[in-house]
Amino acid sequence: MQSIKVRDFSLEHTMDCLQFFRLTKENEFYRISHGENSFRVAQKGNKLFFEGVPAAYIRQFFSLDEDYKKIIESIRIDSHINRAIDEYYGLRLIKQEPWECLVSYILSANNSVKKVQNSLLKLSEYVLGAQAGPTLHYKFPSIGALGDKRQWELCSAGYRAGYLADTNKMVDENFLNSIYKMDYDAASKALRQLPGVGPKVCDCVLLFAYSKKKTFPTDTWVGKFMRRHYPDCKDMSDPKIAEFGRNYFGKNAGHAQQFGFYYAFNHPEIYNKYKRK
DNA sequence: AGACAGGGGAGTG
DNA sequence: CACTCCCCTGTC
Repeated sequence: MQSIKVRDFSLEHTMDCLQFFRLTKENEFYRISHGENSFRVAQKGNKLFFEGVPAAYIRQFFSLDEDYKKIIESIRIDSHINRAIDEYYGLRLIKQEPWECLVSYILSANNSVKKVQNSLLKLSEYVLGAQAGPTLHYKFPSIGALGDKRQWELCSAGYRAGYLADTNKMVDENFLNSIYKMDYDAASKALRQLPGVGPKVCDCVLLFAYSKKKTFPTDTWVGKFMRRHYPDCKDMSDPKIAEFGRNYFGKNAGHAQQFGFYYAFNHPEIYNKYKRK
């Protein structure tokens, strides 16, 4: 078992804040499946124990080499976001592979986290033909391998089955790689051509896969957080709040978004009053 | 611009 | 059993 030293990092918050779907708990370890890899990770104080992938992979996946203090400083701009940062300090944005991220978030539209995980799990049974067992751990199907609408229906994708099958046919590695080089507006425009990809799913992929950090994905919880604390947002639609968030929090708005999301999600009794009308 | 339908499972009572 | 909700998009 290898280990590395970490600081300004909370594995627990990073894993539990629902940015990433293919993980399970194994005692003190998190078992993570991502792309081709399956590995497990545990944190004890400032030590991160891991096995299944090299240290460089871990550093990249958890964004351990970015200047976290500086990023947090840039979004610590009011008492509301500060409260969320203080509660979940060490929450990092994971660097996901675009294809897996895109599929995961198309599935997430109007859906629950449990159901998304269940659909991703069933991929292994119906698409890969493997025995998935009780965990979520298998290689993610390659780009282009998920064009069968019927198989998506068997994976309980529901009405999203057609979107997923069609999106699969519309993308390839070149397309997905080309997004890295685009600025926010161009990248957003390109991704939203895909069926099942609206403003929110698009923003999630731009933030979680492409690290476009000014992105402020606004789902129901982020919407509630913003309507509760920011008077300007009170009557705004979710896409308007996304725009507000980008401007208000600036170049690292995506980090603020994840703190706000997790805070609201964990305090539903406070935030459920601030639903979108 | 704004309402609304759309798998189906989990949570609630 | 009935009902609501779900990190929402497409279509009217």
